[in-house]
Amino acid sequence: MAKDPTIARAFPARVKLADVARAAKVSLATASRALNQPEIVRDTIRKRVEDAVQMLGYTPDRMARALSSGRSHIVGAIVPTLANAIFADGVEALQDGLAARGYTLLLANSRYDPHKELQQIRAFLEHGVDGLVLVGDSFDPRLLPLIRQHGVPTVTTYVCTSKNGLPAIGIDNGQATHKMTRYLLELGHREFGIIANTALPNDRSKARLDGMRLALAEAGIALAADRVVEVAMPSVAYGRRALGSLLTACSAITAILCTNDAVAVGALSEARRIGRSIPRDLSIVGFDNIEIAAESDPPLTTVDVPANEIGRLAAEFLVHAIEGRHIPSETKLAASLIVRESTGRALQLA
Amino acid sequence: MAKDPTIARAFPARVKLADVARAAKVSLATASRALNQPEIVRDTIRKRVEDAVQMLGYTPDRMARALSSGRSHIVGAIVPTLANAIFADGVEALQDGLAARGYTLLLANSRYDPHKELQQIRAFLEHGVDGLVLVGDSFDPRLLPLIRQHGVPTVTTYVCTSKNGLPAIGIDNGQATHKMTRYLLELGHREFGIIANTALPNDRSKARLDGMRLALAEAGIALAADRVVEVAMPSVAYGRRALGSLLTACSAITAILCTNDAVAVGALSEARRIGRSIPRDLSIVGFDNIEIAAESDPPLTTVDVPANEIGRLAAEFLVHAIEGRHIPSETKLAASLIVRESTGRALQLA
DNA sequence: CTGAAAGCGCTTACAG
DNA sequence: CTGAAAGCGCTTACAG
Repeated sequence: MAKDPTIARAFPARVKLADVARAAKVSLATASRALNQPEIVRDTIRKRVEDAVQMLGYTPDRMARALSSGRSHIVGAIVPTLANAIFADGVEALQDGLAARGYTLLLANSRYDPHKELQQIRAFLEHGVDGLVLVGDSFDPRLLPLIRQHGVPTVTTYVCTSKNGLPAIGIDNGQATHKMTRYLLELGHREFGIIANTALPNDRSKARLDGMRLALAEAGIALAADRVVEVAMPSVAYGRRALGSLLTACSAITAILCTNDAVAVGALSEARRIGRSIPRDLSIVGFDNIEIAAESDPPLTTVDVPANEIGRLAAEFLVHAIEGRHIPSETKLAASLIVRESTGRALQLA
Repeated sequence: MAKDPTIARAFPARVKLADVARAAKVSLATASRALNQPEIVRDTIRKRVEDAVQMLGYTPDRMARALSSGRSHIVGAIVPTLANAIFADGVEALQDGLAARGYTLLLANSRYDPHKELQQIRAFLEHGVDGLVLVGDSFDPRLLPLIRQHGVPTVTTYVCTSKNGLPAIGIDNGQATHKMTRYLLELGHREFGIIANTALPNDRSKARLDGMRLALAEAGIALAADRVVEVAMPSVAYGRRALGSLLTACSAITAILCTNDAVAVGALSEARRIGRSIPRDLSIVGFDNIEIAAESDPPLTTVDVPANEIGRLAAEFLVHAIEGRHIPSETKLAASLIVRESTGRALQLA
């Protein structure tokens, strides 16, 4: 009964390439070629196939195509979290770039957990991704061997060099904070505090912290341990709390360096709450230049991370790599200092 | 020469289930069952297969599995944009929930373009997704027939009812703004302005706008056309600009209702710039309760959208639907009024 | 330029 | 509980 062809089925059998071939009166092989390499098929025949596709509403089964061709046209990306706008923006640009080139994006977030990252990469590989986009340059030790074993083209992002040999597209985090720190030194600051989200594995933040330390060391400033507060997540709440302990530890601090904007905005808000005037009593800087940075009170001095450009280039380069083209191994984008109103000259001890 | 087995190959042939079967001295069928339905395989044999898997480092080819089983274990989601934290958070929770259940996420953003959305859904369907997550309830007219034709379980989010018959998981947008508007009416406001990001197709914002209008109408307040500014994107910049035109059109306005937080924060910032004291001269409210809302100056009164919960439930329900279980057709989550300091009693004309 | 056939790596009735 | 075989929907040498 269920086989009675006069009864409409809930899910009509999906039309397949064989149906198209039959309707166009060509072989399966020719139908396939007409779709994938139209230039090698005679015009009249190609037309017939195209008409049949149209008429039957054929949509190719990419899993089958992938299985036989070895190309899935899927790219996998894994970011620490989408809650950080810097990654959300990058992913958005990445997806746009991939879609424009006929690729679809498999996305996962690791929540800064290398093991979770590894698991997700495994899943991606099982799904036969053609390429992979990572963030940063520190991974579970099993990650890179796994990727190499599968021979999947991979790029990493938000850093501009990779000790792991992956093509990198991003900024020089250490150099950027070095520049930022020098800027504060030039404003006369000598008493620094740092809020760094380095409690969780995060090589970008570590590099930023190193850049700050280097600039201070060059200026002859040694940083006591209690001047650096490590927080786990780049959240406003953590920044707020960190400012408290920093000022408790050392009330002489006149400048607070943060490894990202969310934390800096939290610090700003807490400083205001306890009656510190910014930038008169205290200068605070962030990193990332996410939208919130321009809207805080006062607007935050920070470093711009070109997330859209990173995502855009990651898509472009990765697809090139998949197609066997050569791509640059280190792509360093500008990370400009954005001076707003959260920084000023150091309060002079009269 | 290239075939000389003593020469290490760049990409050793991937180990397949047949290799595992051979190593475990069982048939391909048994190896498959030992992995997928371990309970129906004798213990000793299952152990042998597991050992072989371990030894050879076998990872299943999910594309092949999908092709023969009809199950890809991939879910596709499409959101308007990740630049809006409300969607970034929802996607993050969705991905976590899917990963916990063995599913991988295919993600795309539509940038509020129904045609782009349709294209992406087509791509997802070609990739053989097992399920689909949408946002809202207004689509390209070809979208739903396409999904039905493929018989793919689908849920929609950020709304709690769907005229299209899709199971919906979200909030009642109109009811929430109705409540918010009533709150402002109770504070004595009679002169309203609205900034609505309804210039692009966005049924959530339209419902929010409708809720505001309804509450005002019930209070006997008719809204002149120039009291409503439509903006295209939920961005701070648009909000800033909109406030200007609103106050130019009608300087008597004492309360500004916005359909989202980013726009409200922009309005707040512009109001401050032109010297309006908030909430003394002007009350401003947003919608979404994203992180930025708590950090603006003053902190924004808004409506909380439980994005994490939406994403979490979408994952749970969609997987249930894929597994053939029944799921609720309307899941309405609470959208609480969050009263902060951007709202106060209406300025009395003495 | 076109077609017949093998094969991609699995799963799953069908027998036993 | 296990195995031999067909089949999922394509692509791609191999012949012609």
